[in-house]
Amino acid sequence: MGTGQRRPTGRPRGFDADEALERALLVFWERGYEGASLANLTEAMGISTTSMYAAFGNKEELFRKALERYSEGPSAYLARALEEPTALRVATAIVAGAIRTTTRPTGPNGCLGVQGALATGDSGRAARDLLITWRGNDYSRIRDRFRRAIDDGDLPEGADPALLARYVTTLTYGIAVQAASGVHRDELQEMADAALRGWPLR
Amino acid sequence: MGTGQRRPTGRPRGFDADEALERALLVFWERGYEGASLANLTEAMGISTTSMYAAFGNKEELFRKALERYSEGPSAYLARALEEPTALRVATAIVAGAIRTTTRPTGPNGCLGVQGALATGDSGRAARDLLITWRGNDYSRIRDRFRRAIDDGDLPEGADPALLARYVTTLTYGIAVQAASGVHRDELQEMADAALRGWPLR
DNA sequence: CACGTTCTGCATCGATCGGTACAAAAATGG
DNA sequence: CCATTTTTGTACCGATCGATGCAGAACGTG
Repeated sequence: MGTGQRRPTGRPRGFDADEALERALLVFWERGYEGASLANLTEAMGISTTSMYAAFGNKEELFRKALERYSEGPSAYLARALEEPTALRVATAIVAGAIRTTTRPTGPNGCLGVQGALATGDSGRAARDLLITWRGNDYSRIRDRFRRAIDDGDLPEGADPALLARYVTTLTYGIAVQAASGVHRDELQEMADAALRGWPLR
Repeated sequence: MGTGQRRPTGRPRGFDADEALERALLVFWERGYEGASLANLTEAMGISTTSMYAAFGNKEELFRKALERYSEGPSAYLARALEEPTALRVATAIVAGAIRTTTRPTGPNGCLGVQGALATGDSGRAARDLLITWRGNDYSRIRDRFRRAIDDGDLPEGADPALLARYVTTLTYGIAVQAASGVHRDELQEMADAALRGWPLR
C-alpha cells in the first residue's frame, strides 16, 4: 500500500549519492584501490569522511559499489556484445568496446577491473580478490556464449570455446595495459582488427 | 698496480646487497610499488631501514634497481628471443618466455613491469612512469626487430612491424594479467599457440 | 511544541607511512 | 695506539593512513 517510495524520517542527505559514487569511481579508476586515499575520494565526492562512511560503509564497500557502477556503465558494452548474432561479431564487439572504454578522451585511461587492484599489499587484498572474481565472471560469460555458438553451428565443431574466450580476454586485458600506458585508440583498433582476422584461430 | 678491487675503508657491510635486492624484487613483484611498505621490504631483505637507505638511497631508487635486476633476470628471455632467426620464432619465444616468467611455480604470479605500478596515487607516480617507459622500450625493441625481419625477407613487404609489435606486447601484457589472476601455464600456452597461428596476421 | 531519527561538521583516534638523527661498532691507514 | 671512514642498531620524526565519537542541525510525526 502507500505511494511506494516514502520519504524517510530524519535529516535528508545533503548530496546526491549517485553522483558521489560516480566521482569515487573515477578516483579508483585512475589511482587504483590502494592509491586512492580517503582524502582523495571524499574531496572528489564533495563530502566529509563521516558522510561517506554513513552512506557507503567503508572504503572497501565503496570500491565494491564503484565496481558495480563500472559494470553497468563503462563496462556495459560486454552485455551488449554478448547479444551479437555470431561469435566473431561478439569477439569484435568486445574488443572494440574495451578499446573505447579504456581510451576515452575524457576520463581515466585503462580498465578499472585490471588496474583497480592487480598487485597489492595486505590492505588491498580484498579488492584484488574481488577483481579476480570479476574478471573470471567475464571470462565465463564469454566462454558460455562461444559454446552456444557451436550449438548454433556458428562456430565449427572443432573450435575450443574456452581457448577462444581466453584469447579474447587476454586481448582486452592487454589492451587495458596499453591504454594505461597512453597508447592511442586508433593504433589499438588497427591491431585488434588484425588480431581477429585469423578467427576462430583454426 | 694493485689487485683490482681494493677493500674500501670503513666498516664492512653485514649483508649481501645482491641477495637483499633479490628479496626486495620479490616483494615489489608480489605487492606492487605502493603495496610494498618499507617494513615489508626491510623484513624480507633482513636489514634495517637505516641499512636500506644507506645502501640503496630510498624506496624509489630501490624499485628502480629491482626493475633493473628484473630485466636481467626473470625478464631476460626478451633479449634472447630477439636473437631468434625469424620474426615468427621471435614472437613465439617472447610469448612463451612471458608465460614461463609470469607463472613460475615458485615466486609471484604476473609481471613486475605490469603490476608493479599500473594505476597509482601521487606517491607511486614516479614508479608508474618508470614502468611506462620500460614497457615502451620493450615495444620499440620488438618493432625494430620486426623491421629487420622485413629487410631480411623473412616478413613480407606488406607486413606492419609496428602493428605486429603491438600485437605481441598486447598478448604478453594480457598474459601477465591472466597469470596474476591465477590462470595456469598450460592453458595460457595453448592459447598463445593458437594466437600465433595466423602470423603475420595477413 | 516536543520527540525520534538521520545526517553533518569538527575534532580526533591509534596505526602505519617513508625517512632520519645519533652514537656505538667495525673496518683501514698511519 | 689514534684518526678516519663506513655501517649498524635504536629510537624517533612529522605526515598521512583508514576510521570514529560526539554534539548539534535538519527533517517527519504526533
